[in-house]
Amino acid sequence: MKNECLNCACVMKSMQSLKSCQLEQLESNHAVVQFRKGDPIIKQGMFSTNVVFLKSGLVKIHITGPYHEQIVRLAKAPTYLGLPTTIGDKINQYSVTAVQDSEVCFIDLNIFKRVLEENKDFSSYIILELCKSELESYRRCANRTQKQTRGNLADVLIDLSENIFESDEFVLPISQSDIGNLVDASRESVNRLLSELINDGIIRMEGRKIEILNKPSLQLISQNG
Amino acid sequence: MKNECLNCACVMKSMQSLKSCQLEQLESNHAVVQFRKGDPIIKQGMFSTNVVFLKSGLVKIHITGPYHEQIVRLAKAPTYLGLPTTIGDKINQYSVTAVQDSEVCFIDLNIFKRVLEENKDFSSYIILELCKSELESYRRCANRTQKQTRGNLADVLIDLSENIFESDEFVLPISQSDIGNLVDASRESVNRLLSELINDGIIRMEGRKIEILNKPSLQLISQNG
DNA sequence: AATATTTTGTGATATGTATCACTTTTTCGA
DNA sequence: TCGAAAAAGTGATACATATCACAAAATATT
Repeated sequence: MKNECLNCACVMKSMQSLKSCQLEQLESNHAVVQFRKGDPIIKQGMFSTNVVFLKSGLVKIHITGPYHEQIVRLAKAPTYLGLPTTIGDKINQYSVTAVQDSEVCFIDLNIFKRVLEENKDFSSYIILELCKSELESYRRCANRTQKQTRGNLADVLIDLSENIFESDEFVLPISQSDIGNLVDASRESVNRLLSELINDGIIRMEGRKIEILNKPSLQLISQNG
Repeated sequence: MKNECLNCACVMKSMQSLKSCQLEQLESNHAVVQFRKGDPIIKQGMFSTNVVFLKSGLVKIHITGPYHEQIVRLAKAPTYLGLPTTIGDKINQYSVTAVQDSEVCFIDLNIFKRVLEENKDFSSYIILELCKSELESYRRCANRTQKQTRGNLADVLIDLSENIFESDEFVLPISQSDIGNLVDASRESVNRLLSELINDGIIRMEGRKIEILNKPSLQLISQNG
């Protein structure tokens, strides 16, 4: 168990800026938990006393909107989950659910805060992450509201291909109904638009397996709606 | 000039946690500038080397989307502006424009960062602000995409009344076209919906002066679309 | 293996809102 | 204070997408 954190991406990502005594604090106050596909990791409305770090796997971040639950984005390991919700509010302000089997590290919030206070570099790093993340959420929202469904769907496919799976061929990790939710459209619309993409020879689908045949076209759709 | 910062909301908001030597650092590296209604304060795409604090006035935060400029939100003094854009990226990721005459304090980024590193409480405070702000942006986006225009318009009116002007009677600080932009609708739709609200006796309008006559109804519209 | 449940596919119809076109009113600058 | 520009008001029409309804396929569950 000793020094397990040393090789954890959670610490690696913070530029190796933690001192060994701080590492030890983390060591003795964390817990690694396995989650199966579909399992809730963070539940909106629940009390939160841990910082959550996704070591491996893929999750969806979703929030209760005025009418229905909405998927904000997908997040892949390694990354912090619910940092803002943990530090900003004792009650979780959104939910996180595994969409693939995942490994998650829970770190005691007080310990995390102490390390944050003791280590300038670490806190600078966290501030930077939070800033980036907020900018990203602005950008994401502007896209979501301005583009129409076709463009947003193209974006999701490109995101899955380039950022999440890093391949032109991948298995959709979520249902068409979830995709609809993610692009603010009905499940039926998503289905119809996917059919269109297949007909136009831009993608190929076999069950949930997708292959992007014509990425330039897809990027064009992403840009021009 | 000496100790002017001491009474500035910028410092006050951070829980009086700054030491006098840190205060002096801020004193000698800030500049207060007046902006007139309509003046740009931060311009997306420009190099940024200052933390910006809005001392008085009202501004709109807007971002370049895939098709058009989009107003993200209105912000009233006292508040930091572009904290994420300043710390997270050397290039401004969004614009800020005064919608009322405003007074703005520019603080040198390096000094600000140094104070941030030297002062745990101050950096905790900033982290907390960033977390809250990100949560707020998630919530805001969910509303924006799920509600239809009627509900979003009601939200804007309620926000103006309760948070910005703290009165049932106020003068619209932005044009109907800007309101449309803020609620992802066309100027014409906003106009028609405002007319409806007037006809239903929920608001009264005289030029840009608005009086909310029936807030419960407005809240109902906000909730039920 | 058999059955229940979820997911996917597809037509027909309804609807909220954009767009266009034009007028009137208000605001701003010389 | 007068003319130009911006903002506001309003009808007619177009269109993207929701909703409903139902069938087929794929996945869980016992």
